[in-house]
Amino acid sequence: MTNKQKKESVTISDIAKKLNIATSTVSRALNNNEKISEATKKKVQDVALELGYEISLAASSLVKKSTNLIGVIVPKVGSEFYADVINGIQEKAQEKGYKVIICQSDENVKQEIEMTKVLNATRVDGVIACLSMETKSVEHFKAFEKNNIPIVMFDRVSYDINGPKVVIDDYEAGYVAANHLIKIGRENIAHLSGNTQVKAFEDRTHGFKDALKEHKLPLHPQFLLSCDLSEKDIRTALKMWMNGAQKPDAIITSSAQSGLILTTVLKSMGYNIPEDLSIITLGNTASNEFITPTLSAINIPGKEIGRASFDEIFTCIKEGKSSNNISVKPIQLLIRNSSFKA
Amino acid sequence: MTNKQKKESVTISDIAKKLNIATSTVSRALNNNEKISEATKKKVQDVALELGYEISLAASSLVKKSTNLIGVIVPKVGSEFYADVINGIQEKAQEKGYKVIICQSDENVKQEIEMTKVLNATRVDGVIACLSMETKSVEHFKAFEKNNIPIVMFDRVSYDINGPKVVIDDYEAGYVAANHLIKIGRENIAHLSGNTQVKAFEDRTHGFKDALKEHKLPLHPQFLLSCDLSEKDIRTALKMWMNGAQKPDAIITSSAQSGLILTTVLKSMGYNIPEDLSIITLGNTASNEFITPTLSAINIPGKEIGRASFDEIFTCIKEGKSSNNISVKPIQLLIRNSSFKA
DNA sequence: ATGAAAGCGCTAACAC
DNA sequence: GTGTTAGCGCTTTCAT
Repeated sequence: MTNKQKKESVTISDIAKKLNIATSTVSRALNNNEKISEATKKKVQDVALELGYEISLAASSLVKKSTNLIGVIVPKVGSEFYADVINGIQEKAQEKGYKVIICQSDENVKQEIEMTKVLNATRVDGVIACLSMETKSVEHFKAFEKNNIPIVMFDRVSYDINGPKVVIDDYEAGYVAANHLIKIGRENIAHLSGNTQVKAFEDRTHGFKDALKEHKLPLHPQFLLSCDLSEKDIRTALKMWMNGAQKPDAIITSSAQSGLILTTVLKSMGYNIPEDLSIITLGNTASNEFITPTLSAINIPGKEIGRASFDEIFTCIKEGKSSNNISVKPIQLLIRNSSFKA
Repeated sequence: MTNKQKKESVTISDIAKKLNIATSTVSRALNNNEKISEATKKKVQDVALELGYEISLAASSLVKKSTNLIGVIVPKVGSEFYADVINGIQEKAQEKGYKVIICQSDENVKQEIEMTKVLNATRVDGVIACLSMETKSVEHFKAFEKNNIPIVMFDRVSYDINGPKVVIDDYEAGYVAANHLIKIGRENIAHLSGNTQVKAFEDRTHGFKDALKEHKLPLHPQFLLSCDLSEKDIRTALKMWMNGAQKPDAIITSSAQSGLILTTVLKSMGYNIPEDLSIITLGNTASNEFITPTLSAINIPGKEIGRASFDEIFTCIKEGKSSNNISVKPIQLLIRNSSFKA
């Protein structure tokens, strides 16, 4: 193993020496302090530029006890929904002069725990997080509290953690989706749910069940399946359902991504959509419009959730204390070809 | 405006006081230093846990001059390709005990400049970056050099910046795509390119042109279009092409995302693919398989590029100096229905 | 095996 | 308007 080099960075004392002034003057000049003469400011800025000076966040945040950094933990950066959320956060953050650092748990608790450690160690001013599908205990989030780092959770949240939440009405999402399918005449509706230990998925399931109950439709027990929505799980579910005595005539799936796979597999099995089955996805994605048939969806407003999450964390930081606000963002039923009335 | 609170975090001196020992002992115990007795280590670790202690990266990196952080700058986190790259980086980073912080330029130079500042200020141990579509001057990346932060660039790179590069052979990508279309009998091939001030796009265009030349096919000047591949640009291009005297019978587009839009617009204009035109995208995405017709593509191995990029940055960090390695990753022609031989 | 002290780069009183 | 000094939380000689 080779040596870790010491990195010689340019510091304010380099600037100070070159100009033969005090480091505090340099610091003030760089921070545009009003008591520093324009002449000095100019000199300092010029030398800073010349030397390629960049502030050390480590040093300055050590004394200021604030990093102007917001940490974001999402399961997958590549998913359209999380990408939207990130964009919403970044848009607002920029407005307010905050920088955003993004971490990915990859739907993996171990990784999520790592990320909480990094963000803690970095002493970000605030955290915005969405739980991984695997996350059961939320102990690792408690460290933020101890370090007085406020945290807002969105989408897949835990009420065991203090702080604002930004969510949709997941019960409503499940209800509206089921209701729509019932209205177009479907009677044997299956629900491919994410892990129901996650509250969001549990709530959707609830809404789904209640819609059936209200319309006095049967809930075939095997038609309510909690899984991790992987391609493998989807294939297994489909095999079971479509080979059973009672086939579903509609499927609600709890992620946009799974809808695409579902449709592709079903088509390859020889089924026609929406003639044989209707499909609707909880969560929307651009590909829902590209696939044949286009896929109906419940839209979850990612960007808006991102913006709201930043607003919440910003308030916490400014007030120096967490609220327990729960902000519920509106969903939207998007009817496309996969659930057209026959 | 309200007050910025001081955040009282738990420090090693809290632990030291509680145990009535020196902070240096605590530090050693926490770092598992061999000279510390097991008894002391245990005591320290217990109290650390009890108090919810988390190291301050700011403080420790200040003295160690190393953060164990890798900064990544990508244009869009939501794009499948960049998400793959990020996953590749993270996989390797985890292996080696590095943490990754992800920044998004949003294809925007101003934002990109901001990100370089953040990463500089954070004194990450290394940077992995892909230029935004807008980036012309790369002056803002020079600061990394001055701070002795190594940087590897991938995909859209600039050779004005020192350091390793991880790329594909873009010339080949353009060539192979064109060649494939020629082989299936296409003669009026259009190329919707990204901004050709970006070397990758320029190279692809070169490969495209050379393939035509080699087969003595005409290049209609209006069929080579450099734009930012937005939906608006695509519609404009299509309007121009399809209303012209000479219509293209094939289109190569320089991003996966644009292929989906292209296809959708073309279909809505009443054209049949691949009967009227063939399409191939430079870069692949899962949706290329969902859309009808499925879209041929040149696959660019994102995850592999990510892994290689981390390997390169890791070497730089360990050796304490940048190489100028250029690592070229293999591409792959994926023939799907949009370019099937008629 | 542990402690004392210096110092990383910066900011914030407090002087003048 | 600028300098002096202390100190943020940590690691690292150098002692013992």
